[in-house]
Amino acid sequence: MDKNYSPQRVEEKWQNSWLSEEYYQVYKFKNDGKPVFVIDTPPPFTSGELHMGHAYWNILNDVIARYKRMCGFDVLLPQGWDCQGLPTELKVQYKWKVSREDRKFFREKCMEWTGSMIKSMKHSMIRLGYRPDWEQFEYRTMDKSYWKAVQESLLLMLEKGLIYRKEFPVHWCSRCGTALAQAELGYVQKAGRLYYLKFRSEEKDLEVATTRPELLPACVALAVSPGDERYLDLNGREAEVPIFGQKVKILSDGAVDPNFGTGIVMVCTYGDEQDIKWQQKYCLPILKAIDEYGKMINSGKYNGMKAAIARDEVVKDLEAAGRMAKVDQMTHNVLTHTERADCMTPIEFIVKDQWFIRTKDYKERILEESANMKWIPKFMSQRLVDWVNSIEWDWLISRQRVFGTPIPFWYCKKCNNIIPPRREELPVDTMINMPPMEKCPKCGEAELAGTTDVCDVWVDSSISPLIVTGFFNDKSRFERAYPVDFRQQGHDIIRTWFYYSTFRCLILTGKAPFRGVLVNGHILGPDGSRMSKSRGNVIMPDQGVNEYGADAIRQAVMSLTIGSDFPFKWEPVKYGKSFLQKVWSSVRFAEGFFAEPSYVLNAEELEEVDRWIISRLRETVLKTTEAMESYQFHIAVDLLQKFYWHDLCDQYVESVKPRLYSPKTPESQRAAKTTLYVVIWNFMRLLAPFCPHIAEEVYQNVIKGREGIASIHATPYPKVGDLPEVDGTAGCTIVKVISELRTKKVEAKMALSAEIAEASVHAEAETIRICRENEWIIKEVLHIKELEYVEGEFKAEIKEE
RNA sequence: GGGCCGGUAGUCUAGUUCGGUUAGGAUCCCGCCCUUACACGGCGGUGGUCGUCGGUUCGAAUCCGACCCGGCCCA
Repeated sequence: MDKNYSPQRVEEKWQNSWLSEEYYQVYKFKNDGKPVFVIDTPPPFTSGELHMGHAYWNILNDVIARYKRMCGFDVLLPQGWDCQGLPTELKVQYKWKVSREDRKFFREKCMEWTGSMIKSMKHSMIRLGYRPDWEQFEYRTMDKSYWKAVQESLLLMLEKGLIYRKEFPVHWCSRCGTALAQAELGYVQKAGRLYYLKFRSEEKDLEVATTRPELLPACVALAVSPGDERYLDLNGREAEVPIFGQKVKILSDGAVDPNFGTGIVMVCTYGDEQDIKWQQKYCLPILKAIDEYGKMINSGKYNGMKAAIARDEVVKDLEAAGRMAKVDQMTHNVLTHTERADCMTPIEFIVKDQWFIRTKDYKERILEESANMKWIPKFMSQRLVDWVNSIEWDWLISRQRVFGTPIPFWYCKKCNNIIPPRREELPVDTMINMPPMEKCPKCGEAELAGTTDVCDVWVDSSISPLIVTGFFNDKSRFERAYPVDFRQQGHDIIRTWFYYSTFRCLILTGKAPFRGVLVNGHILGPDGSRMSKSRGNVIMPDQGVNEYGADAIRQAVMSLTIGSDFPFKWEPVKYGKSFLQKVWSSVRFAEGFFAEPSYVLNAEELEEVDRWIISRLRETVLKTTEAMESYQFHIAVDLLQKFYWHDLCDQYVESVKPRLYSPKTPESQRAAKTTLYVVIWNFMRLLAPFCPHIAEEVYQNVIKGREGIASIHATPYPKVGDLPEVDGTAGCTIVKVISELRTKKVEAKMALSAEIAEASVHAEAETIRICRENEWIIKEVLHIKELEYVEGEFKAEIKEE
């Protein structure tokens, strides 16, 4: 064995082996009747770069899967790829200069791009020691087989009456040219202006504050708060819109904030979500002022201008007409395309034909199911409750893009009836394939149309629990694997991935998809803020793997509390590396004494310090198992590091060296060797889920010849019942005395190998009795010639030669 | 504005469920020691008003209340 542990040399070797046919048996989901353990893990978006956040949950899943396999479970650890999305389209469009017009070619280029992104991310995952069942359960949402499953799921939902098509104001990104889901939006604080406009009502001016005067042509009403004493007489009257001249009603509605602006708000179709509610509530007319390119329409001379330019023009004209009372500077929150894209374009509301899934009716049911799941940590469930309670619209699933799963329905232009494809023809693209009939079965007209719309990406990824358990193609697996044991994911996608998965799988199977949910926090940049390229605080796991090894990073991220965000620091990784070196050196030392074909503990033969370390091992097995079972990995890591470094290396190994180098009896030496072997063998198995590489290397070099099993990852997790129940109290006393004497020796600036002529131990009678019985080992370890005892308060003293 | 989480040495963190030794550990820094596994090591040391204020109690990092600061999500 080399003196220094080299992760570079060791880790890659075992990663390659684990991918080989021989070792695959360890990682293969066998469906052979053993208890099943299934993890539904996020299919990451195929950006091409594996960042520290990915690394974190890769490691988390891998640790859990390795642990559960050792506990005898038939583990199903899948890994998918969420391929289809706006970011890829934009990359292909701008970087490769490919036009969206030729949809077939464009899709092919997107697939090509995505393929290379997956390759690089997969490589980085493997370098972390992550070992899912790639062979059977690697899935890509862009594959035809996945399309088929998604379309089949939509077919089933249509049959249940949950899919409808309707004209609706949708959140629209004019830059990306597509409708967006609520989950893709965020509020961005921006500096802006608040304009006070003068409306005219019965010979009087009414001042109305708005941030968007360009929406005046779409103004359909004014509204005041019912309790606002300034405007009690306004309710029901009419007002004239400045410049544009249309007459609008004045409403009284509780949703108006009397303290904002002048307390009079203008209602436009549509400026914000409140406008949509008012339009529906008061049956107001719909005037469209902005088109899907973000340009003005139906607005006279302003037609064709971008909204922001039209705003300036309208403001000028209002001023010229004397209809502008004043302008205030303000900061406001602008609804913006923030998620899953760097777009950051303010969204508009555009009325379009869209496809929807009815979700609003299932709010209660989802909350009930969520309450039955085991949430780790528990408090995270509140985020789902808050989100579900705040849902106001059904799920808008259509996207006006190219790289996505096609919406698999035709519709009748005449009566809007939806026409599904035949199931055996899936997957379909309704722009290419013909509908299964020529005439609408409802109205008899022959005007059937397909759609270029594709599905929102969450339509794809929300069926991952069904894909991995075989709902669409393997009933026997589905019976045994569904619902999955737990869903592992980040807290940011509770409102999307978790919510949509629970809803869809519940509807499709009648049963919620998860028994439990494990929600991990975010790895932040070292400065404590979210990692982002623009901040320059991004840390890639590859850097650390090269310098410290995957096992070091694994220890570092597994010592975090599940659910909390954590600023990434290199210090814990460095500590992890030191620990690996410590493990390596100690095994190198111990291995020199292992010559027997097998080692079996004989409790009768053990000496006091042997009993002590065995009892500490028992305690460590017990507590580590408890921590693993409750997903308190940071506690398990801490227990293992402290036990091995401080109890085994600092105390036990130091106190048995004389018995190994120059034993008084062969039995004493044999007991020390056997104890050392048993502790290392058990410890390596406890460590294996966290540090699979070094555990495998040690196992293969030192242990496999005696235990026979092909890989440490196929060995059973240690059980406290396999270790003799021993009393370690006397050994503990001896260790304490040795430690105290060693400290005194170091304080006296003596080399540890130096001879001590005289030393004394002051202690109570029982301690002295134990020391007398074990005097040989104490003297040998510290090179003491004469040892005296004094009854009294515990302390140690030494005299130099 | 609402919800959730957090605030313990320069930095990070355990302990808070269920109040009770001198608040445990890591890292940084300093000192001594190359000892036949490891200097990526060993031994020791400096460093804390446990966010603030108040309350309950014989006793509070821990329980209660108010507030301050930071983060995330939502409005």
